[in-house]
Amino acid sequence: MARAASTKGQTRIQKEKTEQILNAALNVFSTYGFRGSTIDQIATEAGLSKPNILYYFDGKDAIHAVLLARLLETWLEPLEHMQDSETPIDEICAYVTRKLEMARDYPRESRLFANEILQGAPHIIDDLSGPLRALTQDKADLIQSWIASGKIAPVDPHHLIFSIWSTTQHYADFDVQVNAVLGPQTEDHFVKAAAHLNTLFRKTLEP
Amino acid sequence: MARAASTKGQTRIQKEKTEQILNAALNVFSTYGFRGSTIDQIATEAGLSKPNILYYFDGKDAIHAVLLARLLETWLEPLEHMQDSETPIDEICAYVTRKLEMARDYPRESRLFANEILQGAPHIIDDLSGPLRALTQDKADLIQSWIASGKIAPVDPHHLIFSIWSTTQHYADFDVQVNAVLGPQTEDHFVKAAAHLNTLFRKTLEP
DNA sequence: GGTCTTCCTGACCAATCGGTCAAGAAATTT
DNA sequence: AAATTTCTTGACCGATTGGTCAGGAAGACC
Repeated sequence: MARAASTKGQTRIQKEKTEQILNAALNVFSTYGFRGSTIDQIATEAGLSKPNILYYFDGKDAIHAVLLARLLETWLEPLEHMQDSETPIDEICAYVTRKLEMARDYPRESRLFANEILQGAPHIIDDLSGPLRALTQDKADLIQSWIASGKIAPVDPHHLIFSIWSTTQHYADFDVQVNAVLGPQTEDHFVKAAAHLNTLFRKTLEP
Repeated sequence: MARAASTKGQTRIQKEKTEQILNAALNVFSTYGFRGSTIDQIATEAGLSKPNILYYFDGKDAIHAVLLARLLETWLEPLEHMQDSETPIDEICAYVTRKLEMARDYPRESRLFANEILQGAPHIIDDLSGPLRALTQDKADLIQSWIASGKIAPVDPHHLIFSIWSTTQHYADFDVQVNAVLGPQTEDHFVKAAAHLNTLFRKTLEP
């Protein structure tokens, strides 16, 4: 640990500065990836000096680790939330909508995750093979049970989940491309995206 | 230009070494992004000395620029290939299949592109707003005409294209996650993915 | 107001970064 | 085989990297 935060009690300044640094680091890491980011960049972005950053965190890796830990915590939550229902199509579409909202409201987190995966997920490979895999298998079983009872059309559950992840996160990760292709209109394309994805998965899942 | 390749004629060694360097650079850039990659890494990967790399290329940027130029050249081709047809659903599904094959056969190129976009597309933003946007608009119009004639179900053409891009490239860009979630089975998941995406888009497009 | 802890920074360090250059090694041409 | 061009590299350069440290500034507590 850094000199600060060695004890459990956090001072007012510690809480403030820590969040300030994490917020700046999220901006930098999500844009340039881990190796492409520098402590100086984070310091400038946070409006602090470099030694001050290192007063609150043990190093570049430590900051990155905290961000990834926070990310994983909130990232799995929407999928965990998907449960058995009498109207499974609505349940799945609700998950799609939720995922799209997260792409809209937390694009930096989405890009941080994308960067990590692109680079081979060196820091979170265990979380992927462990908790994420288990959770995904669990929900795939749930989807399979819906198929077995004829409530939704037969689909490969895992690949269905991949499709949901990719189509929704696309609007965060490839935001620049989306804007370039759709033009510099002020109109919020997330509205159209929501409608599109809703019909996409609804038609796919209708028995 | 670097000292070599100043004239148009390329010697045998120039051709060989240039390809050797570009291949190594593609490995490195596609994994770590532009800023996260170093010339030393590329040199080691290529089995050459750093000064030798700089004998053939003007610098890190020059290598990256060549890779991006090559990428864009081949990247738009499948979409350009989509044309009017009596069976538009087959036409679109053929495009999906083609795109998925590219994700399978050229994952490094896909990741190079993803990295560039994630970082804000600083080097290719003009290509996105120009050629890519024009081409996408053109194909969106084509899809719209299929809708107008009742050959396919009504969908937002642009967002349909986004869905095709994201679902297919997902298997290259998020390869690590896909493998972690599906488990270390040797089985080729691209086969199942192809079948899944085929039904996904076919059911979506059926009038 | 004094004491003690927390907070902050200028100066510094070794390692690495992108890139240069002179000079030798290897290929090619004559 | 000699001359000429092409190729290769060790040594080096200034800038930037992640990180340290001593000591001063600012809060917090009495």
